Amino acid sequence: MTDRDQDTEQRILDAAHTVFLRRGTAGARMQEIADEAGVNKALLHYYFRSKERMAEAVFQRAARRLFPPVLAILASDDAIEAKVERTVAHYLDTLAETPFLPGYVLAELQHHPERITRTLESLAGAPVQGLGLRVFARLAEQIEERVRDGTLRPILPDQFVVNLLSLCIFPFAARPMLEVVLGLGPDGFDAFIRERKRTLPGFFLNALRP
Amino acid sequence: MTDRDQDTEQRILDAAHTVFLRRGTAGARMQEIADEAGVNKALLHYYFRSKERMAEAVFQRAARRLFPPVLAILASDDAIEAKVERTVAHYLDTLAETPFLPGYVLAELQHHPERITRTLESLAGAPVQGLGLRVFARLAEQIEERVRDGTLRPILPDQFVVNLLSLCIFPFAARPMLEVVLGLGPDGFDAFIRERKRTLPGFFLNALRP
DNA sequence: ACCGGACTTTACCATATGGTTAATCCATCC
DNA sequence: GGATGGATTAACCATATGGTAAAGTCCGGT
Repeated sequence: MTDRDQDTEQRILDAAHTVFLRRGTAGARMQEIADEAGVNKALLHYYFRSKERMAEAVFQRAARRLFPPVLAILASDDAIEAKVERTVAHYLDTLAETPFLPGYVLAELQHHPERITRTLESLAGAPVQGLGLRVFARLAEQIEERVRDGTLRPILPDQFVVNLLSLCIFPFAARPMLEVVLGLGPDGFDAFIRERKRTLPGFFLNALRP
Repeated sequence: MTDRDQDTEQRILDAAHTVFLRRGTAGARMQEIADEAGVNKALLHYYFRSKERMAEAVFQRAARRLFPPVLAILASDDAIEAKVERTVAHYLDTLAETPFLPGYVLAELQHHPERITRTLESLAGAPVQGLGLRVFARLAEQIEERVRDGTLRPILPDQFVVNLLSLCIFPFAARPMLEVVLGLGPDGFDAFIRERKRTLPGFFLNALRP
């Protein structure tokens, strides 16, 4: 593989990413991807045998952007407060730049649940059995500890994680509606997210106060 | 229109609902809808001129199930605590029965943002300008009041609503992934939601404690 | 200069898909 | 019982779409 190959394959993957995120997998057209990449449609099939495989590649890449960083944060040895703040900061920063990502990934999860296991194992490099338990083991310990101390309200680790992800990801998935319902003009959503970045960690941590 | 018409049109709409939610709008096939309804494909076009119009009808119906009840709760004169509890109870109960609904609506919002205004106005029966402000006016008053009392942590009404919706809706949109990551067996998700119904109001209200 | 192989394009194919048409069915009315 | 008209179907149509074959094109090695 020469440099040019890498470039082209990468350009195609980028184009596919753009189009799949914009239209969804079923709504994406190979021709539109080719146009977006500035190449011929047949070239897509040269690098990725079929739309199906291309969809898989794009999904993995999208999932890799969405989840691993946060799992790393949650599995780290940081204190709970730091984990919450870092997670919020990471999501609100990165998602502000790729607005379609959450909606795309959620839609794919519903339409191709069979991909989930494969993708997660590829991301984690390990079988998926009890993946959550292992990743969140440290978090669970911390929660238990702090509950014993009386410095944390009891909460199941699962609910902790889902609450945190919900508050970070959902606003982006619902963005088009929020813009209308909340009457946000241009930059209105950005301002909303900035405000959120400022207040969400406090909100979340306050909820965990005993 | 005879009874039979109503029945058939309704059956087709139900079938369309099922298929659109299962596959997404772009992935849905008219033939599959016809099969699901047990009628000929041409009959779909007899009642709904085109796939586009059928999609619109299904989306409106889905949006009508998802939003108005909660807007009514939030706009009511109930105390804040009651609003939170009623919202959580309503969402976790109704969404447990229609698992694809949130994902479908969120995906449609992204792919057809032009529909949002039209749909919201049709649901509200009023122009969309400042819709949020009007609906949440009572809520905003209550928050302000309680903050003055010192019985509530300051929070912007927009953030209040988005936080609440996030916590209620997101878990269903992310359900397929949560089932894998959290290692939920059959009924595992239901149990997760039951636990959530029990603890989420406390979590949310605790976050608002001053 | 020419060879081989990777890369890229042109032209094409088979099928899926949304949509239409014309005929048929069937309840209702006279 | 036949006419009427909406409901329903079978058979089609035009096009979009994913995919393929074959013919270049480019480039490094000899």
